[in-house]
Amino acid sequence: MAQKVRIKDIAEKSGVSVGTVDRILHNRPNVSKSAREKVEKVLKEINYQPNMYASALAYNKRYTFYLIMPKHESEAYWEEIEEGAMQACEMRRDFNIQVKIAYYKRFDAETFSNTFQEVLDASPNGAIVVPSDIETTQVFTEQLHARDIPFILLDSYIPDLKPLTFYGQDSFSSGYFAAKMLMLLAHDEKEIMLMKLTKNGKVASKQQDNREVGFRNYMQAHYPHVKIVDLQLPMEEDRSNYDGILEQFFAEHPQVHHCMTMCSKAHIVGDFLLRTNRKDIQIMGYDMVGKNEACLRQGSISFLIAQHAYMQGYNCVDTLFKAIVLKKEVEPVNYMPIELLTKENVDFYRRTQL
Amino acid sequence: MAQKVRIKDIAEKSGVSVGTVDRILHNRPNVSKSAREKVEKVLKEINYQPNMYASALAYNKRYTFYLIMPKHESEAYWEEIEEGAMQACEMRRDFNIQVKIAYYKRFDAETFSNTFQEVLDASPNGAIVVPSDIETTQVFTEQLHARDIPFILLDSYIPDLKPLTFYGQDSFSSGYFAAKMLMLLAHDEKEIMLMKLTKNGKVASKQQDNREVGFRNYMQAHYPHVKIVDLQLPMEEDRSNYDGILEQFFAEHPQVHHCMTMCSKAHIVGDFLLRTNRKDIQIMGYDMVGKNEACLRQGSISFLIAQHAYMQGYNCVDTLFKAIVLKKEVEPVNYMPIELLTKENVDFYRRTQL
DNA sequence: TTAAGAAATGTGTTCGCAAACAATATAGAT
DNA sequence: ATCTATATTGTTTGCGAACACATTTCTTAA
Repeated sequence: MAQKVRIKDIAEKSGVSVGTVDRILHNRPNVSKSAREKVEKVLKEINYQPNMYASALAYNKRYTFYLIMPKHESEAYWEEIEEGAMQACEMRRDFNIQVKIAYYKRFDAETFSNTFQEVLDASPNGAIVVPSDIETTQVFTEQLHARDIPFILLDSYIPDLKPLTFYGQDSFSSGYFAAKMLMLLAHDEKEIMLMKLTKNGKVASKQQDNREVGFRNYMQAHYPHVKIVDLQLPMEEDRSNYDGILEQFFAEHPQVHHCMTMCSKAHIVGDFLLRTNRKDIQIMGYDMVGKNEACLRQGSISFLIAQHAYMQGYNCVDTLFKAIVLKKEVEPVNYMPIELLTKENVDFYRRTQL
Repeated sequence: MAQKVRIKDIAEKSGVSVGTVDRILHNRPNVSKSAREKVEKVLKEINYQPNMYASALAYNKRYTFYLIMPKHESEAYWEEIEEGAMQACEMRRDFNIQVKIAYYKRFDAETFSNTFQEVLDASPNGAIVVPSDIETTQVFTEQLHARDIPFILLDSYIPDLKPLTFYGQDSFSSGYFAAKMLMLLAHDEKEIMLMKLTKNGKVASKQQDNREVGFRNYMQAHYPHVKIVDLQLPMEEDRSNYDGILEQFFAEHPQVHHCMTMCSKAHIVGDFLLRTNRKDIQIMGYDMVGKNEACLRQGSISFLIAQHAYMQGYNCVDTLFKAIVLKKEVEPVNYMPIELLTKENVDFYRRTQL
């Protein structure tokens, strides 16, 4: 395609040396008006695109990015993000990219602050932040701004923090979409179950809350007469305990044949149905994690929505790379696709698109 | 992460010169057994990963890939593939990658042969081939094999040709999946319509035939009693003509409320419904092209299946690049995801995943 | 008019790798 | 033992860009 143009070519064409061209390209001082005009004229004619690999080689600089995220409590979502981030790092290895991960304890402002302070002390070239609550997070993102360290928000979007960009799923829309799809299965049912894993009566993430809002929003708008029955499973129980709760629920609600959950644990219900040989219940949930995938293939889960966590991690690192190393413009917001998985298309799901 | 290791480091560690290390790394001749042993010992200890950018810079070689595809008759699918391929080329510009496109006339063995001959004469470094019929195609792919030119099959998979890899959608499975989803909309209907655009009674591609096979397969297995009524629209008619045919069809089949099509022209029906103000018909079709997307958003099309044509084009070029330039192993078959798009999730669809 | 200082411009080295080139060591033939 | 021919090794150059350094040109004041 485009013929290769080097700095040397520009220099020859405009009758100056490569040094001068270099100074102009990088806005360095000590360039005469006449030289600048000559070079800029040539630059306008030809489409110079620097060879970024030669550039990276000559820079010979190391870049360190920090990923600040909750310590995952067996949640596959965070692991996937981590894997994606490390993979992106590996892909850009020859640019001297380094990704370090700094964990904090979920919902614990103190560990968040400590972790973030460590990151600041390391003065990285860029950061990826899974936010804690707004106030706690803002204290630190403002310091990042003060030090001119670009950062990406991951998972939850807080525009006020003025991040370089955001990666994550639109939780509201995904819940809204989920309701639409679930109601295709449950078209004339009068009651559906909404299962959630709770700890002290609260679900594990803001995302899940937002999905529920979207879900209920759709239901209210399109199926206001359908009753949504909540079922709470306490987090960190063992399976036998869940069995009892589920057993009781289905005994008490014989008219419920559909179960929705906003978390990644649909397989708890799926497994229960399989073991108790119930065939008249359909489940929809989130996340293509191993256990859910197995249930989907067996048929004990009908629908899953993929979060593309791996791609989120990958894209965050790659976007930092593009913005900081290649100095390219990036999209200010990046919502991940909301993808429906069923037994029939799950074989073609790809955690990574490349 | 991994500490940077250069050829020079290996040379120093093993007490030989960089020339010798280079010879061993590239399996060049003239290396003594003792030198080989010393270097291989060091290689085993450290994990040497060549800097591919420095390598590409030093190679200073141009690579030309040919994309052999049908001349698109206003089919957005082929345009998307082309755009994706050019984008991949652009992304790898600094590796001196060049992608040229050679068109042939669809279903015309002669233009295929002529085009292919031109490509052979240009002796490219790699090729992407959208196959014509097996026999015609094989004549040429065998010549590619004879000349050690790797090639990728795009769109239809013919394992016998022994391509480097394949990119495309599993048409059967996508039709199968489509049937499942359509029947969620049409759950207790007794009759559905299958619309196809035909030319001399034949549809435009093998893909569409295969989708139909998958579709009918699902219907036979799960809804054997549902009647599938064919409606053929002759290709290259003007809109008013289609209107007449559709008008007549719906008049004659008042009990049909669902329309499936395997081609990318669902919007023909969608627009008709909109103009004639029919609200009791639901349509499902293929391809996220502009007109379909508009209908989807308006609600005149209920479901679309995305083909990810852009990604197919992109991935083909990028895979050739990885295989030929970086000499990496590649997956032998690559099916694209089968993704359901609705009004509720279409905002989050991305033609490109990066 | 000229010297000093600043501004402008040009040159050379470096990054890691590939490959041409130069130099040395070894084997075989006489 | 000597001379090739060949196998083996080491050194140098170039890829394109960045930047330190060297050189030239231009100002300005004495």
